[in-house]
Amino acid sequence: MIINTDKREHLTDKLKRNTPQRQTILAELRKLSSHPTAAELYQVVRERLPKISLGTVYRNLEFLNKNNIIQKLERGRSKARYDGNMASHYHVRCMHCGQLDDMCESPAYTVAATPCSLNSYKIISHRIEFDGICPRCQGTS
Amino acid sequence: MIINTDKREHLTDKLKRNTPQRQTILAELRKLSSHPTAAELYQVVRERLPKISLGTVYRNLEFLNKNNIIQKLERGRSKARYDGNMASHYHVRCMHCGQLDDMCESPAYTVAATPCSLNSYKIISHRIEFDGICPRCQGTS
DNA sequence: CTCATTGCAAATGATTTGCAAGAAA
DNA sequence: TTTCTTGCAAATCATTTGCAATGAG
Repeated sequence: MIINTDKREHLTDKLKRNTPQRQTILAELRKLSSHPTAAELYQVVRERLPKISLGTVYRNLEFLNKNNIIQKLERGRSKARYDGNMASHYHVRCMHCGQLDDMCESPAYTVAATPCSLNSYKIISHRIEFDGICPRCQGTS
Repeated sequence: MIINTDKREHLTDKLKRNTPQRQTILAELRKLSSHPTAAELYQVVRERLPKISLGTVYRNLEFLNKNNIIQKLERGRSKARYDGNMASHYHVRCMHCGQLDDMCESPAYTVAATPCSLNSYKIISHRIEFDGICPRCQGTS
């Protein structure tokens, strides 16, 4: 899986280089449905590129996120998780173990994202996040 | 402003001690509408309790948040911000400077917080967050 | 008395960054 | 070439934590 030319034309950053590291990181992330952390993805990518460094994984995930090729999902100071699926969908995070899953169905919702009258913010986007307990942790509690 | 007895009965933690530090931190936070960071609140509280330490501010904010007396608002690895207003309302964060404001009107919404069919999460809560550009930064860009 | 809490300072830990060498374009 | 990227290691920095002393109940 390679970043196609069409996609590149939409990059906000200046066009950058398509290294094997970048290609592999994106390809492996897209194969995973587990929303891995940078360190988890690093382990996977290392099987293909044993010499890659964790810093490179971080730098590329940052690059891909900034260019809207992947999603970075962060909650507080816990490890960020990454999602190669850019289709609009929501996530649930387990309050016990930190696992992150997709919501199977988008909830019915309407958000009136109109700027507030007292402060004139320009609203760019919004996000709905769920907190809950994953099946595995429900037994443990 | 003191944590009243009724509130305390709802604490999930064992009943704890009501120190001047804890009282002052809560009182000062409630006076502020600026959603201060721990460090900012520390500066304010220091005018009343010059000997207080930043660690104590962190510990008490954590305690108050865990007991649902205040809200901790965190986005990624940026500094967390705290809100003494527990009434249900949403927030906008400025993507440029990190400022955090209340949304004046709750957006119309309905969220079907039903557990996903593929994974049986127990949904505890959900949260809607807005990203935008604050008035001050709109000129700067 | 007890033990939760404090002040202080050191530790944490995910992420970022500086730098010289390497490799896309 | 040019300059973006990489690997490595050290630096960041908000937050947390260990510990002995304090103080609330």
